[in-house]
Amino acid sequence: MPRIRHKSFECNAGCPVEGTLNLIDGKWKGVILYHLFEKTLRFNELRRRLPDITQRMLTKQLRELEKNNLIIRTVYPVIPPKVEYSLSELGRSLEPVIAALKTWGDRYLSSNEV
Amino acid sequence: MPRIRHKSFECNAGCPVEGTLNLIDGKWKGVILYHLFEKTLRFNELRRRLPDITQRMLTKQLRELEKNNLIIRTVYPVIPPKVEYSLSELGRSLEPVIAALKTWGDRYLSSNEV
DNA sequence: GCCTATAGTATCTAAAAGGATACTGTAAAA
DNA sequence: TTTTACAGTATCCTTTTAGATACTATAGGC
Repeated sequence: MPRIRHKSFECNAGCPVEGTLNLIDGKWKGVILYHLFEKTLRFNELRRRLPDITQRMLTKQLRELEKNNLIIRTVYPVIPPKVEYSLSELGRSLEPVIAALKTWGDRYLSSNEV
Repeated sequence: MPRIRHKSFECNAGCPVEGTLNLIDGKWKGVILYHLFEKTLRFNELRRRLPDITQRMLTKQLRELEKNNLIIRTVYPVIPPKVEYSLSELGRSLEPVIAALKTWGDRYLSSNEV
């Protein structure tokens, strides 16, 4: 979504919900985080785990996650290039949130309900 | 986001996360749910609680939530019209998820972190 | 007879998000 | 010498999402 952007999040009721959603929404961010919770991964390792994402989108989503301080990008100055993506402390703090989303999804999405 | 749409959600790792996000993402859905958790509300009551939403967007978001069985729309055949929106059982089951999002947002979004 | 409240539609436009495709540079392996 | 792996960019295009604005129907109150 074109999201609500605030300089600070002193906003109306329900807004921290939106704020958090803004960070993890993005077609691939949830899955990317999901894989990074398991372990640090290189760019192409992520690509192989997400066969349908384009390089452009993977880069975009990673850059956004990085800008929001959820992940850390580490560049090794070697050739061929080596770039590792890992979770930051802040990113790791999202684990219970992602877990809550996953639990709910596992429980309710597979059935006829939605 | 233009979301992943599946007939059934038998999909890859991390996908229930996306699936759940698909339901509550939408610029206003989080806030709408937030208010409906408190009590059943009429269309214009919601409008007054969300002064910045347009009528069109409120209708759209409510219709999507209804289609996903998260809320129930009750029309009273009176004039002027009276339409009430309330949470379904499924919608209410989202409460811990929304709470997790809110808790995280309250804790981390206000600071400099993001 | 006009105004108000309610719960919407209908149209049009702008912005954001996502996707397809082609291209880059370097070193080591074949 | 050509090919391969890596980690990206650059362009262009389509789809989705959101917003602005104007319009609708009806009963009751004034």
